[in-house]
Amino acid sequence: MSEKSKKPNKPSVYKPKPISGFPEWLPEERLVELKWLDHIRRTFESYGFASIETPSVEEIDVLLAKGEVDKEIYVLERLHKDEDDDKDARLALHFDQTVPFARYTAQHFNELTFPFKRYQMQRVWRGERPQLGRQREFYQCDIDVINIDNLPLAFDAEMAAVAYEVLDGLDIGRVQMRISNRKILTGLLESMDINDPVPVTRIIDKIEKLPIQQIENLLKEEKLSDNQIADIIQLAKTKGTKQDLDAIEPKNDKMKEGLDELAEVLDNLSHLPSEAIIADLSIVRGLDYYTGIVYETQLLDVEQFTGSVCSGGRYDNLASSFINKKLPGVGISIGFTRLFDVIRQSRRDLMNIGPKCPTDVLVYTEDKDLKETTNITAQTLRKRGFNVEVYDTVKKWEKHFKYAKNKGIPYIWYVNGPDTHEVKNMATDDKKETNPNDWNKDE
RNA sequence: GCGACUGUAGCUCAGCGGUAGAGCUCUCGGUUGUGGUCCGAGCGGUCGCGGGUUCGAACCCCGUCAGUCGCCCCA
Repeated sequence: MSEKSKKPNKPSVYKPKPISGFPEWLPEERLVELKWLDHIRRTFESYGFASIETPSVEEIDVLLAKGEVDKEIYVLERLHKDEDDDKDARLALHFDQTVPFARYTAQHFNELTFPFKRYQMQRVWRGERPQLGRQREFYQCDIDVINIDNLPLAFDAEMAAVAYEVLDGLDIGRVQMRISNRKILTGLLESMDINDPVPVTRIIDKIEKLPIQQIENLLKEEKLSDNQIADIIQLAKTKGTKQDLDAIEPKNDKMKEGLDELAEVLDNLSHLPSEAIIADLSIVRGLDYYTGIVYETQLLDVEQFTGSVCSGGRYDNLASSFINKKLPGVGISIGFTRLFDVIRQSRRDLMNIGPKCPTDVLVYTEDKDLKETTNITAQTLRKRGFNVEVYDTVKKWEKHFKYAKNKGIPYIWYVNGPDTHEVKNMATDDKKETNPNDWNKDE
């Protein structure tokens, strides 16, 4: 111990540790992430959704407008805050984009055209315990529509159609969206004189995770009779097509309304593959602001993760917390980071990891006197739309080659003389003479 | 917030009371000489942190912090 302390004083290094739940990717992964985000943006815009961004922070009172306090919210505070800062409105990082969107719509009500269709792709923050598919900082890609007074059910169908098209287009295996309508279960519960549907809802939500016996026991703890439990479970196990819904006997108007709405939405999605979107009455969602149609989406080809990568629903009253108008909305949110990270860790083969940089061509010369020609060549190629790096002339010849190989750069461009150029295709090993004005990538 | 497990080199890990190790990466040299190979050398570690037991702790004990996985909840 004493001998070690005699060591010459070394510069002290702070060893950084990863911050759990705040992910970061390597360049080759980030390139895939950007490709996915571009695809999502293009698809959203192809349906006419307009982009907006809202600040990362909202007043805490806005975030809690729907009385949902059990979410872990990160509060924003200055390190050197003034004595009288307590008077200021307290700010917090937003934990989703739906509540800020409702606030935005209410606040800019006069300047917006309705039905207002927007998409939003931003980071959100939740102070929960991280695990596979659950981060504390993550991207959500949301589309929502809000209208005045009434919002046609066609939009509920469109949300599902857009989300399915996005996910299907990412080439990450089979994706299945499951749809229900909250009115069906709450209608049934109301017919049983159960006023607070939340406890039962939470239990039904687990119907696929737990054995049916355990579900029954949990429902018994809610003081339900055996008959009631049987009815609830039978309903919740209903799964399939529109025809499977027809067999259900509505117990009251609300339940009938829910079933009719769900059938209409499914009708509106008949152009999609039959396995893509199914009815599943066990889908109820935890969030309390949903009032009608609800969605959840599973990756069927990723066994390690069964959670939903894309969820949402209809909310009739969310914006009315911020403005004295009736502004029903419906929206869906792709848990982008969840989706990306789950695939990254569990099905890397589906990611198509490519190069570590966007470079098309690495320009290199062995002859220091040709530096100017090298730079002009690179410039010419860049103007023609190629991504070009210049590798400095170094002692060890093969270093540039290893560099291109390791980074996945597809072409090396050799400047051999003022007008003598050669290009090597790294994939085929072919090398041929060319010039910067006419060269093109091999097909 | 609760439970289980894990913290050793930049990365993956071995060592589990007796001088801190390997592979990969990285740097340098040689070989090859239109190159992706091979060989050699080098750099790199308060063994998460703090206390205790011991002649002696990376190793045993206690605490603490961090991470991973479950639960809760959710994208």
